[in-house]
Amino acid sequence: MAAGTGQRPRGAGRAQLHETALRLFARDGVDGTSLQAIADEIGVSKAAVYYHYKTKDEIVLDVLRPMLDALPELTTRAEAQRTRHARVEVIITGFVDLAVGNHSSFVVVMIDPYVLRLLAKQQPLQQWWDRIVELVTGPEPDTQTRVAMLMFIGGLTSTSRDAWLAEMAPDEQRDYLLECGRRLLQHRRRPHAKD
Amino acid sequence: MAAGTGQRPRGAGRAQLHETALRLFARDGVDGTSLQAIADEIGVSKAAVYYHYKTKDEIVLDVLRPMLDALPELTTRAEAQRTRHARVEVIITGFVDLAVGNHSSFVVVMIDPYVLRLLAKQQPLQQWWDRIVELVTGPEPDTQTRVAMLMFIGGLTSTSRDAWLAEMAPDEQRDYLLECGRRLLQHRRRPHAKD
DNA sequence: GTCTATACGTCGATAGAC
DNA sequence: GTCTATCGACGTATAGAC
Repeated sequence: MAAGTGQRPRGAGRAQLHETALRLFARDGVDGTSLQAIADEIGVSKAAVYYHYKTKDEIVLDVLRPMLDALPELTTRAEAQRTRHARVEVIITGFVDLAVGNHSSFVVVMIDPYVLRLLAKQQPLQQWWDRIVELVTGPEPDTQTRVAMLMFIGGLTSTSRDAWLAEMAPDEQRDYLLECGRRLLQHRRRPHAKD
Repeated sequence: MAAGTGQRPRGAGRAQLHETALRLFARDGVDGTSLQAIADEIGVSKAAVYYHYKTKDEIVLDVLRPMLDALPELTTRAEAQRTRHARVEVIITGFVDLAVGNHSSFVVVMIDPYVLRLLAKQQPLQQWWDRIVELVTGPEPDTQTRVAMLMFIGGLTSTSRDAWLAEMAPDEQRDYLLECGRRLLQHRRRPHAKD
């Protein structure tokens, strides 16, 4: 404890550590990011990092906390909608906003093997995924929609790590990604294909 | 060299090593897979693994070789098509077949940070990606199609690691994924949306 | 082809000075 | 809050017996 208030200080040093760790996790993977590498990037020693966090797992979880909290919140918000169309629209816009608003967190949470192993032990991530699937497909098991949902989420992680897309203005990224989500998940059958 | 023929023997031991390494790479990431872990999985010692390969990088590249060769080949095949529609169709079916036919290789090549770092040094992967983009979007820079392409490829990697989808028959996986690709990339504007 | 043994660096994590 | 110094475990990679 640095301050006498009893509150978590959340100083500038901690914020910089937070930002640096997240950036390296997204670029090199958690397994590929040593605490030494994080410390070097900031310009301090490894022990200085350990002043803020007791373990590497604690860093990972703290850095990903906002994203990990946002995902169930989004699901709950979608479940409150009455029609399937509205639920899917909330899911699409919600995921796109999460991905665009925080590329690094989204990528790390979704595809990093270290994080997947960590969460498999700690939280019922599987149940959360089942909720999403039921939201989008409805009670009857629509396989095509389920596959499209998988592709949409996975595709968002891929676009989140693309350098070319990252240069685009966030609002513009958002529009293009929303269109992709609607093509995949709000599909209406066309009269008939031309080919 | 074990055999006197001068040819690479390609024995059963090497094949098992190949399969085991690929499976662990896909599950735990390359950084998260030690040579000790591979050796333990097979039931031999670490040194036995080093009999077949001099370095870890060599294992990674050898294991991913079929996929790394298939990607430019697919691109060349697509470029031979006359219409944009046909080129995109070759890209869609080609990528789906690659992903369905070899889930693990596809995932590792596409998203593993270790592999991305390795390839960044050795091969002009960037040029290959530019060829794909031009194939799909055509000469004029169509941003929406480009984003859809990113989402399609990324989505394939995500569906490749999904356990539920993996239980499905390959032909069935193929059909659902093809439909997703067509929704994203062979999009025709609908008369107008209902809502 | 596979083994044991080992070299040498880096890992996550801790102790104690300042 | 940050440092140096250090720990034990594990990483890649090698040497040499069988």
